[in-house]
Amino acid sequence: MVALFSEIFSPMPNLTLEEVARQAGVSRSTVSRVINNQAGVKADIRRRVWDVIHETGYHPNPAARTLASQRTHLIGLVIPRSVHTFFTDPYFPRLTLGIAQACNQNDYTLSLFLFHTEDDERKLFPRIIRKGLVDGLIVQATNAADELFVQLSQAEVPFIIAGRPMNLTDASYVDVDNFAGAQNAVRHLIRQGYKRIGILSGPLNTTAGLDRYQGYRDAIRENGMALDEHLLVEGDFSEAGGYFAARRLLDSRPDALFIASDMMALGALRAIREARLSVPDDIGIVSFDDLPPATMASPTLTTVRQPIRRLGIRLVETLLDIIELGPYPPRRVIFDTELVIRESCGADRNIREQTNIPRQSAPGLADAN
Amino acid sequence: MVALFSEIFSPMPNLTLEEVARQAGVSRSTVSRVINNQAGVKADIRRRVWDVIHETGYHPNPAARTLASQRTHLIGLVIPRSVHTFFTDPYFPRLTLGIAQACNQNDYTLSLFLFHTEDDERKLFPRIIRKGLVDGLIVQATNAADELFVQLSQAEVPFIIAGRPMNLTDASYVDVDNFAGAQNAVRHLIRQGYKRIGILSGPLNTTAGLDRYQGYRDAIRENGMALDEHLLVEGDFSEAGGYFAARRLLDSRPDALFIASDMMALGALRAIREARLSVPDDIGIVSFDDLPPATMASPTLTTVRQPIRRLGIRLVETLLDIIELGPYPPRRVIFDTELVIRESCGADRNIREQTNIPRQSAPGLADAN
DNA sequence: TAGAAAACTGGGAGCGCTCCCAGATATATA
DNA sequence: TATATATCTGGGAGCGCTCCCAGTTTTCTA
Repeated sequence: MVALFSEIFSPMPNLTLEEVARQAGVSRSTVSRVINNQAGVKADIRRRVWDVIHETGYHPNPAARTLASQRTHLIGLVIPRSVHTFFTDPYFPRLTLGIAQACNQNDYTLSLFLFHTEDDERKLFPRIIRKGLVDGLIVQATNAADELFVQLSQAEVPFIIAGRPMNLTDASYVDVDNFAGAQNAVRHLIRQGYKRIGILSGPLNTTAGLDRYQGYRDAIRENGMALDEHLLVEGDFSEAGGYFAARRLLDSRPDALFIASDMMALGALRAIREARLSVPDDIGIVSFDDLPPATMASPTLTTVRQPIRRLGIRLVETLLDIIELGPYPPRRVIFDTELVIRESCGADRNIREQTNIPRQSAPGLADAN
Repeated sequence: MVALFSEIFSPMPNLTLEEVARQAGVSRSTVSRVINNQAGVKADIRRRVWDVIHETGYHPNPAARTLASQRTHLIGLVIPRSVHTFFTDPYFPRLTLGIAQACNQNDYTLSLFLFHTEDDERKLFPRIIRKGLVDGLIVQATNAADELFVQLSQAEVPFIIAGRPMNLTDASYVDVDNFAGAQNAVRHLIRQGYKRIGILSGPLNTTAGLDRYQGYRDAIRENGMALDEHLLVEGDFSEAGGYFAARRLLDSRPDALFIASDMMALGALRAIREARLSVPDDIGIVSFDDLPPATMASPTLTTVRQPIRRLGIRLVETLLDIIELGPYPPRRVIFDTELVIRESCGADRNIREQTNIPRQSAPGLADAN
């Protein structure tokens, strides 16, 4: 009863620096130095202070810290309104994972800003770019985000772009080598002997969509093959988009497809199945991403792997660097991709025919990328 | 040049309440009252102050506000380590969307705490539950999270659970009626004339897994059918898990399956296709979730729809209520589910046979739930 | 051993708000 | 018109830190 009474009527006062200092027999300043790992405190005092900190379970108050130091230790992840695939494409959860991990690693907290409606955007954006909410922002690149980037630059909020922005700006970004990845994928199809290779591209008003298209185009050309405009259909990176685009593509009778995302490949497989064609015998496929769906599809997808998690980690690290040292010179990081060969391109079959290697079954949830 | 010079050497001082007050010819307090919509300011003064605020683009400094008011206006979403499906199941992005929208709506900012490794958890958790980082937490229910809930209660951090915790605690939660949803789904299969109905359940050490199993069990029993233990295989909500579980289940020759998630249903379809059986003719299927994959599968999935986005919104609203009024009495919200009939259960076929309704094709990305 | 230099420690000011209370002004009542 | 009352406004204190500077102690040098 007494305990209960005291709990209610004399709540434990908030543990402050001052209180820790008192218990350790030193001053506020000294405890602050210890907490922040600053030099200039004798070793034994430092230890004594740490002891009290651990005993009491003291954690500094973030708001007070922020107010005094002008650093929030918060990073914002901004998904602009135009990225509607956030809720269907496994790409984003994976990217978020990498970002979240890197934040933990660096004692930063991650805030999520999803602009779902135009209203969200109008209301939220001014608040976000006002100094004092976050130390910096990671912004997903989109066709429509370029205006955001200008505003961000003007507001002098440190930020970095996930993916390459459409118009060359002074902004920093981290991206994968979409061009080389696509080129490599198409070269692989050509080596498999496919002759009439179509492309189910991403939106051509995004750099990811465009770069992958150009990689396809160059690989076709360098092999003296003809570019047939009927063999290009533009998708939107989604499964549904892949399905409808593939239905149109099939009319032009390709014998192979380069598909700009795994999700679209899933849709394409559905369309191909409905057309009673078989992969890879009637149509070879190479896609892009290497996300879990690639191993879930039947046949399993040969696909260009992006190191998505590492991309997330690097985004955070580079952003912290920008926060520390300013936005100039712009940082630009491009990750290499890797072609992962599975069943949909026919290479696996060819190898097995020659050497009798057993087919690899779909693995469980590997923790790669 | 002059402009540039002044930009660099006399940076605009941070816009503060005091400065706005000066420009409006009133005091700090009055501006504060206006900003916070408090009574006791004459209408014309109020307007004058708003004008200055808009002209200057003033936004109050969040840290100062937090320090003075002891409110951070931050909500944390915690995904415990054991939820490894976060990165593959579209459930979580959708939930996150609902939560993010509700946060925007209520002028809260959403922070994401993903515990990926045990290390993350040990390091992050004490920081999170210390008062002052967030005003409240939304925690995803898992088999292993019960200990977290106890610690959260002790730390007196307002929190709410997404899903029902395993052990009854005093905690508040928001969940869907998994039991009734599953029961309804199985009843539907029975009505379709299926006789040997198996279940591919979720993990039986989670309430979602268990409740759905019990709904299945009761529906079987109430129809005088026998429970066959060979017709139960436990999965993990993932595609891969569904695939392997279905392979085992098929040995027992069910003529229908109730599958506890859409992702597992996708895996099951893969296994069924490999076994050269057809859905719904050889095997009828009803699953759970109604996420985009349900319309992407072939055949499209009859499935129990959960109102995931509404669930996210309600989580936030209830949490804010707890922050405002305290944790007692515990709030408990249960959402109803809805059976969405598509192709995989055979009902569509039966109806068409009778009435000649054209089959509905897979819709695009509807913005439902 | 004195004096200079280096290493350490403590207190004050201030970050930009909110909240409380006292004082000023407008309005109602006798 | 004088007084009581309701309404409005301003300033002080304080939230819990960081950062700077001045003062104190220790160590080094001649």
